[in-house]
Amino acid sequence: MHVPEATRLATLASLLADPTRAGMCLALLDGRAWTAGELARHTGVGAPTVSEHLTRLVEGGLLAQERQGRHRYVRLADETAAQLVESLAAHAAPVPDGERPRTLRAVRAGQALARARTCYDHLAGRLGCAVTEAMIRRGLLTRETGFALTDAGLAWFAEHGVGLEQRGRRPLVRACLDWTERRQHLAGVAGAALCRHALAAGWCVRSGSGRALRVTEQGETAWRELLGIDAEALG
Amino acid sequence: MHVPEATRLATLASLLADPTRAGMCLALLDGRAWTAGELARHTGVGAPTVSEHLTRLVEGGLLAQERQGRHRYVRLADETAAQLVESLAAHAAPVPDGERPRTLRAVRAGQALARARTCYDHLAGRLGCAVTEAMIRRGLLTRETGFALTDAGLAWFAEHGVGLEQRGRRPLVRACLDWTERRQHLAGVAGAALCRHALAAGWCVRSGSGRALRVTEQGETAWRELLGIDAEALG
DNA sequence: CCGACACTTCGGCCACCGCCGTACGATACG
DNA sequence: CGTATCGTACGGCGGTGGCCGAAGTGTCGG
Repeated sequence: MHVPEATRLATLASLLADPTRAGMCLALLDGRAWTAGELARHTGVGAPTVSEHLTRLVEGGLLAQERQGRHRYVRLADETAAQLVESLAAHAAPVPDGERPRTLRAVRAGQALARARTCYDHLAGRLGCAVTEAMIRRGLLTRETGFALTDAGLAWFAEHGVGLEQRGRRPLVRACLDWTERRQHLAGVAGAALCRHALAAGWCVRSGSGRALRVTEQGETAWRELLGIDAEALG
Repeated sequence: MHVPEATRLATLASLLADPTRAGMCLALLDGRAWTAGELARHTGVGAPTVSEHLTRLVEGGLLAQERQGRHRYVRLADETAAQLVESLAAHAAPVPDGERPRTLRAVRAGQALARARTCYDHLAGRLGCAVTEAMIRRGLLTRETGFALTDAGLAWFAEHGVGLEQRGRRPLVRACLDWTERRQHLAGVAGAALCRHALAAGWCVRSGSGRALRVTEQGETAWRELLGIDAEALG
């Protein structure tokens, strides 16, 4: 019956309705820019196919691209695009046992991702959820009247030198559904600042090619002292 | 390269990647249960087609169904499903002028929706955004440290007899992106309670077949006295 | 200026999917 | 119990879209 909104919605959804494009977007959830070739190797399809997919995703507004010489770098267009991918991934049913990867390498990679990773620009996985819950337990964050920082929380960020500038229209805190833990973790300006700080201070380092993070030795100390988190226990 | 999450994500997205299914889900955003026949008339496709679509949507977990006699009632499965549809609809580009409906009837319906409607179980459209902003202006709601009710806000709900019971795992307040206004409005337990109260007290009544609401005369008085909202000015 | 490399364009193949008409089962109503 | 109504199963048609191989364009490095 000709409802134009339905067509727009379907067009947007169709961008993620293909396993190859979906795999690209999930890979790009690490918040970084990938080249077309890297995505081709990651998804296991040919270069021409990736090229077409990228064109569609860029035209659909999900991805932004920058061309540098003979490379085509793409990344998620903005935070809202990342949220879209995240919320769909979080809502998708968990992978049944029968379809789990069987190679040792793939299992290891999956475990690393579940332990700690970035979700666009903030911390996710068991580490991200543990941080969020520790902050709630210590009264820095509350979900009593909505997901928000308390005064103590604001003081905590200032005290530890984690800057919360850069506020445009973006919310200071936001709840983001973790797609491995199926619980909420901290996102928004505060989540991004904390993640940036953790990387800059060497509490975590990027590990592997994608989103995965590894907690360093000094990171274990820092997380324990600051928030009482036992990073060893994250598996 | 065989990433099972990508397949799950694509499968979920493909449910909304068809204009007919997307139109059904948008219609169901009114939070009520529709019969298969109503959806067939609404979308303009045949009964067999709707039947197949519904089966897919139910199996995919987006819709829940109840069979009563010879009728098949379907509704959005839960709040998270509604959120998914909403966030995709909000992210989809606005309808360009060229594709706007031209018939008087369709234009009227579009204007009514933009003025006031339900979004699953809370208020949306210009009314929903006006309510949210009025609450922020009056210090009942804040977005300073995240989107949350203030103490004054909690008192306001209690004072006006809008019950906030029923808290399970669901957040008390949540921000929901309005897909006509492109601004956030109040959702969550508080948003649902306010909407329920507005309907029960006769401040708004359902209008037309779907999500649209109409502000009654006593509603105009109530919104003005309670929150200083001039409902006439909503268009 | 030439070869290596990264990406793109084109043409064609194949699979899938949305749709309908028809036929059928199941339920309400007189 | 007949009839109208609501929904479902099946077969088939047509369009779309994902994929690749081959050829082409632009860029970097020597």
